[in-house]
Amino acid sequence: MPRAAATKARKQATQERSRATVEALLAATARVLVREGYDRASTNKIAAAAGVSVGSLYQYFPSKEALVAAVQDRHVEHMLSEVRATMTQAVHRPLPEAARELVRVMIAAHAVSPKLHRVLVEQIPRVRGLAQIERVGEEALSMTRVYLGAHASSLAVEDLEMAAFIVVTCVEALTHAAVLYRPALLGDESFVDEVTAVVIRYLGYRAPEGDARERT
Amino acid sequence: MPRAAATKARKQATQERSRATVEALLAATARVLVREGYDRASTNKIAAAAGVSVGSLYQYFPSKEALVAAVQDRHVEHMLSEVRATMTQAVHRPLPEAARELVRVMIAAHAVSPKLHRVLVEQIPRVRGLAQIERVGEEALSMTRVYLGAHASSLAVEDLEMAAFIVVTCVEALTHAAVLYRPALLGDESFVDEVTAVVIRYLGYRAPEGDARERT
Amino acid sequence: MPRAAATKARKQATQERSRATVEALLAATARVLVREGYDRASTNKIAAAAGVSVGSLYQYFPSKEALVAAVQDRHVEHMLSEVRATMTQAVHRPLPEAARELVRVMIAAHAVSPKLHRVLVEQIPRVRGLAQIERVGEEALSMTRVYLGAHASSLAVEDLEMAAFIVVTCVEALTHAAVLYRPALLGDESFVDEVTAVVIRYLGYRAPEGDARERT
Amino acid sequence: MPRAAATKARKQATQERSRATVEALLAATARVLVREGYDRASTNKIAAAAGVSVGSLYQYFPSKEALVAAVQDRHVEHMLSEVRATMTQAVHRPLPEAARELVRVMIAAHAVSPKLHRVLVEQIPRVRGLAQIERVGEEALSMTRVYLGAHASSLAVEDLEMAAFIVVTCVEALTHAAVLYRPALLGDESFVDEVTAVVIRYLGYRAPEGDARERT
DNA sequence: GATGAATGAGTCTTCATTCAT
DNA sequence: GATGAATGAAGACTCATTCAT
Repeated sequence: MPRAAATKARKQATQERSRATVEALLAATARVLVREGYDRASTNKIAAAAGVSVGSLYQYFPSKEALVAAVQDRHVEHMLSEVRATMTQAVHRPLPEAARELVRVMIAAHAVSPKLHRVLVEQIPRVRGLAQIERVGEEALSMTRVYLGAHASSLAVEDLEMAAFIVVTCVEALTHAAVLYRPALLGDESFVDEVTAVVIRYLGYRAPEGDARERT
Repeated sequence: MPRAAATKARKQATQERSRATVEALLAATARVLVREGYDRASTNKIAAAAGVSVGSLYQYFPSKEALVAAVQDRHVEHMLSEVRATMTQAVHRPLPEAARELVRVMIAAHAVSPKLHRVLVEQIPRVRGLAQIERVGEEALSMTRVYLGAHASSLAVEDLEMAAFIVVTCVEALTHAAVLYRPALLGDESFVDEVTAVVIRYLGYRAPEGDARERT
Repeated sequence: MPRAAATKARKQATQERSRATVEALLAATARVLVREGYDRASTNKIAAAAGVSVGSLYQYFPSKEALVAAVQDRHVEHMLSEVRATMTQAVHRPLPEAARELVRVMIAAHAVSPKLHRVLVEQIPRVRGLAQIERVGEEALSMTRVYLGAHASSLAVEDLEMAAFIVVTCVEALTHAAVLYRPALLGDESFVDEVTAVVIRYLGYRAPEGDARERT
Repeated sequence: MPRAAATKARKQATQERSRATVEALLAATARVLVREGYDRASTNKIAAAAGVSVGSLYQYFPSKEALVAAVQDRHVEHMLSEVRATMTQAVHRPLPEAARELVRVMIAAHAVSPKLHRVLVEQIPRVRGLAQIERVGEEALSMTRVYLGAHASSLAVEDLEMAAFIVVTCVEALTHAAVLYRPALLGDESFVDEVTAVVIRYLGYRAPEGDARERT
């Protein structure tokens, strides 16, 4: 079936080309967003930066908003994949290690594309609210909830739901603040120590008998 | 001196009229900002909402940005007046009380005009950066720094600068998050307890001998 | 009649005050026109420059146009008074002297307020056409016509109407061009010589018998 | 090569469409300028007059000024093409003929689009100064300078620079004045005679021996 | 008459989106 | 599907003019 093969090959080629165009558009959008900010990022500029015509842009995205949303989703997905991978493993670790993992992964997640992240956080809320970006926090929240439920006996907090909210909010905020306003802290291991300490101490963790580690 | 009186009266009348216009514009801006968001808040809409002509708007504010900035300044000033009043008194209290004060005042500050606050925080960065809004955090930070310096001996942290950053960021974030996403928590006294606990435990506070207060 | 006197005095005082206001407005308009150009000369600016309120401006002039027109008229009147004074005397002089007078007075007329003149010539035509400014030329034209009529016998031109048009247009243009583009020429006596020569030679003037002066 | 042909054809079609739009805009601008004057010629009006949207106007011209400037350039170019063609040939002719050529070409140049010329001269200085319009005079001036240099021996003037300035200014002014205020003169051959006479007599031209032409 | 705050029509300009080719 | 010229609604801002005080 050479014909069918040819057709298929062509279709694939076409699909690949489409994917490449979409890819170029997303990348260009991120670039323009970082370079110019949301207000000055016009669809024409983005199309030009992607080496594509405006018409093509609208072939793949029904509106500027949709385009930016796609960039945002993608960024969040990147961050989430960081978070998920690490946290599913942390469930079985003792609190000190798990907390440290949480802190580390939050920092890592925020470090994915700091500049894009900043634009997305500072300027895009208008487009869809912070809902998407907050999915990272939600994800962390739900995994933390699970963790606390499983380790409740060794913790000194009563309202686990609230405890989870507090832990995640603090870690997220500290990470976020560090990324945006104290970038120097990001490489500072003592910063990780301190944030971890916030969590451990708040949760009133007591090392189980025979576990000599910890009390800071 | 009827003449002088008349003159002054007229001037006052005039000044009051101007002030009323400015007032109406600021209020309308806040309202429109909340209702429509920054992008859709056009100067014409704002003027209309203020019951004033565009011309008048531009008589008092050289640009849309300037108008929004004025609203922002004013909002921050409101928040700051809350913060300052309480915190200057807290310096001489023991940590549990001082921490509780800090938490309460941050909640109070964020509750000034929550919806406006949200818009201002989420959408206005483009206008002037977060600099103004952050003044609240800065203020709290500097007062916290002072407090920690004065009470260092009864605390278990070493880097006071970092400790202050962490404490303020956490309290700010928790307050902020509560205002924006868990409004129910704001009336919940146990929320205050928990946030206070984050601070006290993180700072490793030990009640002085014979002080029976406090649950940690 | 002290009362009447008083009333009249007041009226005069008032009239004088009005005149002073009008004067201040005209002067301010000229100043602002020179400083800012027609487009940027707003009525508010002019009123401010005159130390008067916009309202008062409109008390005396029904529109911006009217105000500018008044300035223009006044400027033209200044120029015309220069022209008339000199030219009425020149009618009885022989051509070489009369021509020189014409040239001199045109230069003098254009030198009245060169900067204002420039603005008036370059930017104001929109307001009323060049009609007013051209009155200077018209005046010169009519006096020249008279002169040529009286001295026709000693001249080598036939169509006196056309000759007058040509003479005045040339002198006006040369003066004008010198004022606007070759200011250095204005003090240059040889420039006067040359312009005078244009006139004399064109008119084919022959010195009457026994008159030894001239042939340049 | 049907593909290449198609591509090229499309490109051409597109280019032609653009060119047509630009052309329509320039023509409309000239029309509106003549009909309404610079101040009342808004970009929206011009676009409408061109049967094009404002957006298209701004696609090709970054501002109203740029658009008017383009019209001006074009007009000047038309005038210049008249001037250059004729004057390069006149250099080798004796003065009477050359002067007549100069006069004729200046009249022709000013007659290109008299109404547009008037608006351009009277109202546009604000846009770019008279620099562009004056290029016509400059061109004539420089060619006249050359001519006078080449024929100095048969002329009775000393300062060739000044003589050129005077000749060109007079011819320009007379032409200009005729176009604007005495249109009837334009068809009148005796007007050409007179203007030519101004030049010839001023320059003190003496016909070479055996040359019987000329009336001065 | 004076004042200057208020007015609002109208200007230039941008940019997301459409559509003929 | 791609192209990019064309569209036009909408926005920020100005300024001659009015009018309540």
